[in-house]
Amino acid sequence: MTSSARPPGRPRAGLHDVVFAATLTTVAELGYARATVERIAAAAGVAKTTIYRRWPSKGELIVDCLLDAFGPAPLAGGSRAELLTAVIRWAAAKIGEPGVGDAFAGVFSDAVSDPALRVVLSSRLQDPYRLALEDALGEPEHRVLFFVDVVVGALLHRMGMTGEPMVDADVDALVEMVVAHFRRQ
Amino acid sequence: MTSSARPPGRPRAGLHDVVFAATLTTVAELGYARATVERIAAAAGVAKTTIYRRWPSKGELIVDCLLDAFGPAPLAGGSRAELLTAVIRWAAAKIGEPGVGDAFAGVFSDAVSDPALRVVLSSRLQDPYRLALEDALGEPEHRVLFFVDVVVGALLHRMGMTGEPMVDADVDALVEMVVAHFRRQ
DNA sequence: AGGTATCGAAACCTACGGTAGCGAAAACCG
DNA sequence: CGGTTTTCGCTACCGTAGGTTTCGATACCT
Repeated sequence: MTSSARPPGRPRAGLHDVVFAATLTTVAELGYARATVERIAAAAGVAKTTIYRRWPSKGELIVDCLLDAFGPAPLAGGSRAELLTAVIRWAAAKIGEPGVGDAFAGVFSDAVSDPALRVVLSSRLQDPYRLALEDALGEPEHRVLFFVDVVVGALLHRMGMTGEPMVDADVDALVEMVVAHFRRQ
Repeated sequence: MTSSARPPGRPRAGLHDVVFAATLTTVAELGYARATVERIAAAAGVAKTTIYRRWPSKGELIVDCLLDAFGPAPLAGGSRAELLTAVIRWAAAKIGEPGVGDAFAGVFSDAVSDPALRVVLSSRLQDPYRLALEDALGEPEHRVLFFVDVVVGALLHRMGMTGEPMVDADVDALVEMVVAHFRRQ
């Protein structure tokens, strides 16, 4: 196992996963603002101080939780249109999962007035997907950033305005519009 | 004048305009989260209690401030494509004004976890423009809502992720993409 | 001048993010 | 098995911000 390089001390196994799950369920139940670190800790069965020992702020906890929830983007082979379609549908589905959209919109809004958190959000969450998309699509950075703005922005705006994820018919329209626009090289 | 129906008491003339201006400059200087009601009141030269006498919450103050800042949408005559183009450029320019984008993104994110504020944001800020667009474009509600999600969502996402409004070249791309999509009835 | 309603100032409450200190628990090692 | 090391849980605490309450001062209208 990986126990050889492990320093002595009290166990820390599985703590991240428990906290991530507790974060999403708490956010799904109470919304982002009422999902306080204390409540998340209680839902995870750990102390608030334990969370602050692992993550430097609530924002970074949420970003890590989102990274865990999203996982790698589906960038397998296929035509350009198929790739774009798969990524948009994947983003829509993930943001529609309980707690994920709320957490995303919440940390996003916190980042608006917190430059340090904005750097974390941009570099840890957006950049990996952006780089992978640049590679998979052969598009320059500004085009991929525009793609992300349109897709994620629309999905989060719907979530924020209505409290519900975007319905399938509108995701279809989003796919059609974006794919048509990116067809022209 | 309108002084006939005015109840007695201390003057309240011009208070709204002063508070709106102070709100935008304070948000532009400090960002949404650090633009506290107390600081806004100080910038306006009024007491915090005065603001809470006029507006029930910080969120509603911001919504009223945004309504004042946006004003009526440009829906004058012209082709369908010209109308869409004008509205998108107008929204981009307004969101790019100092403080407006920050305030919009901030209140939007607050609304994510505050259902009461979400109702205010949706009914007072979004609905008037949505109804006017339905009328001007002859489109059903769900298509106009999709249009708003894409345009406003993309503009706010760019503002939130980078702290800067969307550059003209990307606004051009947004116009091109959206106009092409809505050309097909 | 007198009634009326607002304004300003200060104190106050609650909630939340984040920190400090300490004793206890658990893992590793000899 | 016993000691070492590290983390954990608990409690208390601080700063800040949204929002409320109270009360005296001020300005408008009749």
